Amino acid sequence: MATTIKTIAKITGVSHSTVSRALRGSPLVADVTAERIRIAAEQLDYLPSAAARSLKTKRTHVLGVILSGIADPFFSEVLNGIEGAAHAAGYSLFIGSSNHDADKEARIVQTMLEQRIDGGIICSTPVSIERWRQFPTDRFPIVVINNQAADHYNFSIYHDDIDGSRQLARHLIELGHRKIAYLGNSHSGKTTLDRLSGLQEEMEFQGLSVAPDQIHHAPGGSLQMGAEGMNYFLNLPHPPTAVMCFNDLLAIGALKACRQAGVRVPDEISVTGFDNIAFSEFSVPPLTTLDQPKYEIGRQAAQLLLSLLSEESGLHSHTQGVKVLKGRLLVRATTAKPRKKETL
Amino acid sequence: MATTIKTIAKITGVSHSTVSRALRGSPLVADVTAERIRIAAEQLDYLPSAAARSLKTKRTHVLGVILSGIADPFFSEVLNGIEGAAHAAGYSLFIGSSNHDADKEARIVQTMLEQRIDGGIICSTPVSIERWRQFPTDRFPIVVINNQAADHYNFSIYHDDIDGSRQLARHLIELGHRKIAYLGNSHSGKTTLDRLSGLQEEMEFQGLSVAPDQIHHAPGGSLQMGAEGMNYFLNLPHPPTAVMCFNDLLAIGALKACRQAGVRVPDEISVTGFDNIAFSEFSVPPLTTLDQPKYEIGRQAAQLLLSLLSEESGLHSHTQGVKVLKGRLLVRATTAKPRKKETL
DNA sequence: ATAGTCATTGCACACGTGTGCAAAGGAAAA
DNA sequence: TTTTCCTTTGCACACGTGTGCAATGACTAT
Repeated sequence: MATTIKTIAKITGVSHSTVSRALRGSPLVADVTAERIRIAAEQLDYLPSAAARSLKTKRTHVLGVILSGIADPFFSEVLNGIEGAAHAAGYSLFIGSSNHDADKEARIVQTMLEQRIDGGIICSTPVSIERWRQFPTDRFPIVVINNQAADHYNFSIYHDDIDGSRQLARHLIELGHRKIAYLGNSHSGKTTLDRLSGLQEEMEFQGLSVAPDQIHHAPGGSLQMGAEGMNYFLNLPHPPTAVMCFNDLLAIGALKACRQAGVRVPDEISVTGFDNIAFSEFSVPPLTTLDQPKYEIGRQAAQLLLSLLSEESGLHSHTQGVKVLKGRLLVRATTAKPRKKETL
Repeated sequence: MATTIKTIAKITGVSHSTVSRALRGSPLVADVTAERIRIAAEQLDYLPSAAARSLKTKRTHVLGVILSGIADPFFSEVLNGIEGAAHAAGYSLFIGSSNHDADKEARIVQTMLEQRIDGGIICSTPVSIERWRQFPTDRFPIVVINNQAADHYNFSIYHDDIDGSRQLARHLIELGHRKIAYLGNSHSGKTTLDRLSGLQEEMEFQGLSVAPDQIHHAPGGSLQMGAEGMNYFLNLPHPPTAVMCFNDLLAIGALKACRQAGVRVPDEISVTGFDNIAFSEFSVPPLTTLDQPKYEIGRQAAQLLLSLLSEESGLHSHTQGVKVLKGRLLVRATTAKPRKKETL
């Protein structure tokens, strides 16, 4: 049995109320008494019970984070950003990986609500707002990173995927590419569509277009999927001269497929990624990609949530609801001018 | 304010005790009453308060997991294994990344103890047993994965690193290598020493040895460190013909350093990794490594902990304390016979 | 009809912490 | 000396859930 304030009370010869106040730093306790209590607490290795405290204060100082999984380095970086901001403010994280499984997601949300988390961050996974119905959303702040659900959430952090995708497309077009394909990830709702839109917008802006057979959606965003997806393009009667991939993992997988097929990158085909994960600098050739401010995205999401929490118990100085961050093009070595005969 | 059992009690016209019993499935409630209560609970979106429940039952159904970070895919796989087993048994995880920071680690442990986690898993990071002194260890089960601390913990899951390392060394020796170097990770206490020992044991077993200047410890286990570490070996007056790396990340980083230095792998130098992370199949060339049963390690650690928990509140059928798992050699394309002139 | 058995329910307390309120005591002011 | 004020402390209740025990009522056995 752990030591409680009652134990300390008995030993120091005061009431448990006084102990509680002393340890919380209340001014309603004589200095000498407080010091005596603190010493006793230290000596007894006292640690307050979070359960009892939150039961009384209605605050758990825990934030829930839902994401599809941590296998993708992109998410672990975002998570780092969230963790950094939360930790600095004295909050802990309760993390749930849904793995694209609706049942599991439901259980995660339920557990989080039972734990009475102070707020939630939904990271790039489509969680229906209906799941949170147990608690009125205005009393239970939720911040969404790259909202994938159809529902509208009041507070969110977006990465400007359309802009990022246009930067990549512009780079390819400037190199002389005219036949640019897109390898998407069907597991990722809105994000993959935005990135496709960015390509299409930039193409149309330059008077070009993306042929329907140059769009392929892989059933996931992993290395393996990237290899398989690239093979689809390579086997086309008229393969593209460049392939824009949904993310770096797909792109690195695609590079392997090219190598196995004997297609040289970037001489015969250009490939781009998205995210700029640590590995992309170490691929062969090093990957041209869009550097997303991953840590910053996570950090800002957490800070937005934290400011909502401090508002909640005070003035309602309406916080900015939606924040959009932009990434920047990072040209490495998987993009080059298309071979002459392929140039339109 | 969320609905509580008292709300339900008022509405259904019974006492809160009856509601509590009905929802917990106690046989002490008439079927009709129980059904009526269940319906009301459903309708009111009732979710029990984990804080109140655990305050009374002394069980939180939460397991703490401490690891150095989730950036390394090895850990995210182990974490998956832990999560799988815990989730199946109705337990949630409270995850803390220490990032090799002692202060942060202290805060993590403190928070976990305040949360009154039912048990803990320490994953490949040196956490002193002293940190848990607040609770007698026999009442507070802890399982350690690849113990890095000097302290002895009663329950642990080990990967047989010495065996794995010997497998890799044997493979290289059989190929004809005599001058094999080791690139370690000084942030990882016991593990890196074990892997070095494995190499040394196998070398001595074959009547060979590892020269002191052929041992280098990188200050971390990242891609970047791998590249820097490999440069050390390449700049040696007499470079090794093969380098065994602490893990796959270092190895992949090393591959890049070789490429930049114009040293061909595996023709001029062989490189091996450790772990078999997803990326290692996609490196250039694909990495020869030791396939560690990552998911299984995590799963078994969680199961060991869970069995300790069920013991705790019942019979003491002493559970097996230490479990050792072995990995298997995975030969890909970064290892080959040394060049003739280099052969001793 | 009476006693005994059993199913069902409510009362009351406990878990560990926080806090409004009153009480006690001492010091300062009148 | 009496009054007032302030400091310090304890009492008692609350948070939401679980459970031992007693009370109630119905049914069965004698």
